[in-house]
Amino acid sequence: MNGKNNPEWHRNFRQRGMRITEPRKAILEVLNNTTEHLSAEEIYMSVHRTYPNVGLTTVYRNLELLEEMGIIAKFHFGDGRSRYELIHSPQKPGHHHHLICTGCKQIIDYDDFVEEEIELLTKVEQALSAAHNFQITGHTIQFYGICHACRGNL
Amino acid sequence: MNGKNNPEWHRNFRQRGMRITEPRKAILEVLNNTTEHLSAEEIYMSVHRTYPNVGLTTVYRNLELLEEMGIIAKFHFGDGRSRYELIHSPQKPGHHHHLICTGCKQIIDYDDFVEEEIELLTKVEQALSAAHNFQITGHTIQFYGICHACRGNL
DNA sequence: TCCTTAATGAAAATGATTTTCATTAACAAT
DNA sequence: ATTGTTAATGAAAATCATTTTCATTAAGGA
Ligand SMILES: [Mn+2]
Ligand SMILES: [Mn+2]
Ligand SMILES: [Zn+2]
Ligand SMILES: [Zn+2]
Repeated sequence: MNGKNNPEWHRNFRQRGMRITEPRKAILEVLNNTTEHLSAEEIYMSVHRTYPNVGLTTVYRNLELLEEMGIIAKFHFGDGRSRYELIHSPQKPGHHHHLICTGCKQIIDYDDFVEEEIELLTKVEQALSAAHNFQITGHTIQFYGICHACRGNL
Repeated sequence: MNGKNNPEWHRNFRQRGMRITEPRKAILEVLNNTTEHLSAEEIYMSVHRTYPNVGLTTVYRNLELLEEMGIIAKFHFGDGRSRYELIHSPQKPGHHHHLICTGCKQIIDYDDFVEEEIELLTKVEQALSAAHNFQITGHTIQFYGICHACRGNL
């Protein structure tokens, strides 16, 4: 729960001429303390408990900003809303990918084989950069399937 | 341009008790003749030229259906609308992945290293299935970056 | 040709995200 | 500590993709 006072964020913010506000600290705090992949509205509701006067609009605005700054990642898991995750968080494995249950929509972080995946990705990235004259900045890997519980309910 | 009369689709449709209609043939025809990843509205506009009385709602409904049938794939590339692609098309490489320019939003199909990617994915899928008791049915791999043209405009 | 009902199209509804605009508050300068 | 500048905010309205509703049409088996 020291997330909101992380000096690196402060530095990052101030460098850009951005101010450190209550809503911003609150949003980072929420993301810092969850293992989930929250939507804007979920983050809003969570922030709202402690700061009832923070608006949903502000949450959206700051999520966009934090993504641009490379502090959070935005995902589309196919349920029609964007979901966000702190890139460096005590609650998460390091670099990981996602397993999505198309039944119950749960999202599982995994890092099995991530080293090997990264190794191949690095190779592919180099090849693609050369072949398509394209500078790669990131990737998304997601597996879709049915979790154990959902398989039971068929 | 024989897409719309593909006997396999016909069989597929009839098996499900589904009727073969003009809008359906038109949508498949459009997807069969493009190398792009069209949105529902883009497909609608294209269909509209030949069949001005086909509505956008019908396009949405049939895209959903075709996806369930495994005939087309639906993607989220981050521009706020879903995009669709025929899974087997004369206009496309076989199994491929995507390279997305965050500048101009263009999408490049690639199949360099796809065999190796698939090989690793298969391995990862098996491990994940076992470790998380999860039955994997599909995956998404996307690379994000900046294309040559967009790099020039910085 | 007739009948059943799957499929359609127009319009309205929904739901996530963005825009507008008047007000507030962060923080650098005093 | 006080003040001034302007980045940031919140409420409400607007936007935009997608879905729902419902009356009408037409595929295709009988
Ligand atoms: Mn995650
Ligand atoms: Mn493609
Ligand atoms: Zn599940
Ligand atoms: Zn580009």
